[in-house]
Amino acid sequence: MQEVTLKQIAEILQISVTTVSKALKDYKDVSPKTKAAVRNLAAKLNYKPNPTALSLRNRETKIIGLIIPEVVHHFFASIIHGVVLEAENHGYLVITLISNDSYELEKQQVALLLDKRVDGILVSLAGSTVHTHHISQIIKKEVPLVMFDKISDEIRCSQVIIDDWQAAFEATEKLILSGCRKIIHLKGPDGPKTSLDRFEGYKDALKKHRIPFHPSYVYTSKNVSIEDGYKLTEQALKDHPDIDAVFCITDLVAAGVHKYCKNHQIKMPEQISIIGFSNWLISELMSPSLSTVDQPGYEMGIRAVNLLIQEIGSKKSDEKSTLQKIVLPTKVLMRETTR
Amino acid sequence: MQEVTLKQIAEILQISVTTVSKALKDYKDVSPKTKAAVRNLAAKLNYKPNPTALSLRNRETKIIGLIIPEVVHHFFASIIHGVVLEAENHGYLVITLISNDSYELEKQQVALLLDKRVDGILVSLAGSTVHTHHISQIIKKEVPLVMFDKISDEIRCSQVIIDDWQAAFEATEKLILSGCRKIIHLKGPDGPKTSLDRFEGYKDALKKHRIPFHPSYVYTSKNVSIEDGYKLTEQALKDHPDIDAVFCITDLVAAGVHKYCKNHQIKMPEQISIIGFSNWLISELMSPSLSTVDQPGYEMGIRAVNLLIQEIGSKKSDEKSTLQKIVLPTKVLMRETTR
DNA sequence: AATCATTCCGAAAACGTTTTAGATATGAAT
DNA sequence: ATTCATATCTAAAACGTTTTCGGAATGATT
Repeated sequence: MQEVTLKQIAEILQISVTTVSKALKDYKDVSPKTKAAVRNLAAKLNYKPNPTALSLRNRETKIIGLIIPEVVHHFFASIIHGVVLEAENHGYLVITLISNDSYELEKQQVALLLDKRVDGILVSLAGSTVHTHHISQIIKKEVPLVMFDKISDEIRCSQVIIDDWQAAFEATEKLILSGCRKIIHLKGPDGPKTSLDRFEGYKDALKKHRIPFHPSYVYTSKNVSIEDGYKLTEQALKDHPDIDAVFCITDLVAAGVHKYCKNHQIKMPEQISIIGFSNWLISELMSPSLSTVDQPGYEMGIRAVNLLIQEIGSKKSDEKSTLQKIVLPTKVLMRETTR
Repeated sequence: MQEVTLKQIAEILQISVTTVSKALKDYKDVSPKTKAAVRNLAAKLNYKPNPTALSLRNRETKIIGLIIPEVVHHFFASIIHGVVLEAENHGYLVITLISNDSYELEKQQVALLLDKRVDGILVSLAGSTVHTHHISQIIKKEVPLVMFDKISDEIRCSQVIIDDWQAAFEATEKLILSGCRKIIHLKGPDGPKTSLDRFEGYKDALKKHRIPFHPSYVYTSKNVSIEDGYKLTEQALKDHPDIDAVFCITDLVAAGVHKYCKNHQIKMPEQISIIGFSNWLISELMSPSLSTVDQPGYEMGIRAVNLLIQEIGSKKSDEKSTLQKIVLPTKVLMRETTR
């Protein structure tokens, strides 16, 4: 089944390809009669311009690339949803790539998208990404770039993020205001900025309320998993039997804490309060339901695409685009694991 | 920043574009000397063939389209993961589209992918899809097509599915064997085949064990949501206070049942056993943990891509591809909501 | 010296589109 | 009759590749 081309239409109508093209694009130097003839035939044959040919000529693919660290993940799945939907609304399609939190994969995938000549790229960094040279490549090639959530400050580009510091600060403060004093923090690996910012927020909340910060109250979850949460809770309770709260880098880790407490008859929130992060679906369904920080993934996706499309636009019209930084509000959801 | 082209290399080396192309593709009618020169320069300039030009010439985009009904969903997120990964391994990129369970959107998206001239399409139908004319369009245009999970038997194409009947049969039988007799089924909407098959499996398990089937024991969840699960449980208990088990179309609905039971001090599994479907992350984390049917999304994605790429291959070499139907095994996971 | 094979190269066509820069014809104004 | 404006069309180039075909040069064989 051959696709219909301008050439075929031209042959049938015994006119030139040029005229056919112009007729369809409503050029004024085509007679109304030919225009009508061309359009009728085009409609009848269901002519659709070949996007590859258009790409070659216009030097644009109408495709944007999206690189995320994970996909089986409430937050990132929401991001995909927002991105794909909003891109579609603007006539763009989205190629999604999953770095699986691997620096090496992420590098390859950036190269893949660049080679594919996508019109713009959306990136959220892998947890293990330390160098950002591959990201600067995107900028160097003058491909529009927007980073979201897991960003790097070394890269000059528009960003869509939440204020991780603020969110962590508020979450920690809520714990303090509810009476907790010995608050453990299960932090993420040292690479990601989100992880560091949340850690800082935790420390600053303590400072504000004149609660001494103990480095020994902080544990690092390498895999950011349920298992990590479980094991670190065990360790933390061994080190400090009198702790009264845990603030976690993410709900998954918090779920591990939750599980440990349940298995060991530690009452939540009476003995230990827990706050997670991201508002995974699971957090609402656990019992007692997990307090957490709501992180608007869907909206983040939409905003990121809009920023990107804006940049693509200003690149086309040769304007200089102004770098923007959108900080989306978060909300601490106090559910049943906090007092 | 201009991308490097064959022409540029040719000009620098003062040879023809043809020779450059041939040198890079190791044609034998290029002298070793020129070959070396071309290759060195190409490497130095980091030449990468323009994929759009290649697409135009080869009539292939190296892109496959994926249409799924939802994305913020453990099963479908796993599918994406499998699809994207396996496609990447075979040199294909994936454009993902989300129908949001809407027939209209799905139609548009099929047209979008067809217009974009993707090399193949992977579809899981929207819940509201009744007519499959848009899907037959794919076949009519001779674009390779593989359907997975939510398929339609009206379409002649390769398929990757689980045996929903079998899975539901086993799940129901496990309930029966554990002593349950008054088993409610919270089914999905009537459109999707998966939904109907699970219903049949439920009925046939009852029949095998000579338990009379009561239509009044079956409730339809329109939105397949937690809320539906909650409300339908309330209704079911009002209608039949003596029920001892619930088999649900999916874990989300089961989570609603779970919640209702918890709120009303109904003991699981002592008073009511529950089995869900799909093995969402939440099922493992609820307490008591939810028994469910494990549905291998990741593997399904991988298998579907492989089937598709196989078809793309046989289309290119003009062979007729044989339609395949892969039925992936499922496993009933008996956790804490069953005896 | 003529023929042949071999080696190396490049022109041209093709993929499907858009746009620039003419070409041709008609009629009107000088 | 010449010039000019207008209307309608098309050839050609361009985007970046690949491949077919033929040409030119070289050296070997008759």
